[in-house]
Amino acid sequence: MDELVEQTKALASDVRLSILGWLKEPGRHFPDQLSGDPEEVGVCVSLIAKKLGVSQPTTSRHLELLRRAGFVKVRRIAGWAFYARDEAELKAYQRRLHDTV
Amino acid sequence: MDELVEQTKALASDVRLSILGWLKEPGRHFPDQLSGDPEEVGVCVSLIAKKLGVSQPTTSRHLELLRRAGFVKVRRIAGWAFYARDEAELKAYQRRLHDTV
DNA sequence: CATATAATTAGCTAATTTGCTATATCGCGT
DNA sequence: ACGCGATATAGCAAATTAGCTAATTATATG
Repeated sequence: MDELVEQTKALASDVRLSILGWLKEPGRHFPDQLSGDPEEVGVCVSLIAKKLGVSQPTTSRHLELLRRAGFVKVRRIAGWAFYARDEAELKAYQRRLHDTV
Repeated sequence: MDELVEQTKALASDVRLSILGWLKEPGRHFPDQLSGDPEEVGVCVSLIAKKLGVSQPTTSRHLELLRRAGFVKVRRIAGWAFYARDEAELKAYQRRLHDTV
């Protein structure tokens, strides 16, 4: 149950819901990523920060929260950190939420 | 989206998840309610407070939060306030969450 | 090796949340 | 009208969260 609360907290934020929404179609929402195909590797922090309109460190913390909750995974290449959804975990969460509440 | 965040915040609490869980089987979890059948009218605040182990005012606030989120409805009879799940709204929320995240 | 770029971590402030106690309010019975 | 029981509201303190800037780490490049 504790884990479920932590995951729910991770979703209880407009900023983080936006991020997860955008990452459903990374190519559409981040077409100007030069360092790699968003659909393939994920989206880097700076682009998400820019789209959110908040600072890059703040964005980094939101992403870390989502990662600890299991909803996104990171792939580090060179200096970049590319974030992508973890669809399996998102599904698992919704199933567990459905069973609990 | 804003409404979705508010509802998610309402769920992001161990106390409130416990309440919603108990209210799935009110008769089982609150068998000693004298003032009315839990399955019929809902569960009164004091019994929930006692089971939670927090004060009555604190419980009242959690319930008000859940009510504003739409997840429970109140039925006031005499001096009591009986709380019960709003299954339709809970379903609707999960559907909307599924569509968004 | 120095610089530049990307991200994270630290450290701070302001706002929100959660608990409590004390104080209303509301309906019923005497 | 008065008092009693059940809730709700007010007001306060502690903890958590979200934002920022500044500093650190890591990697590539001149």
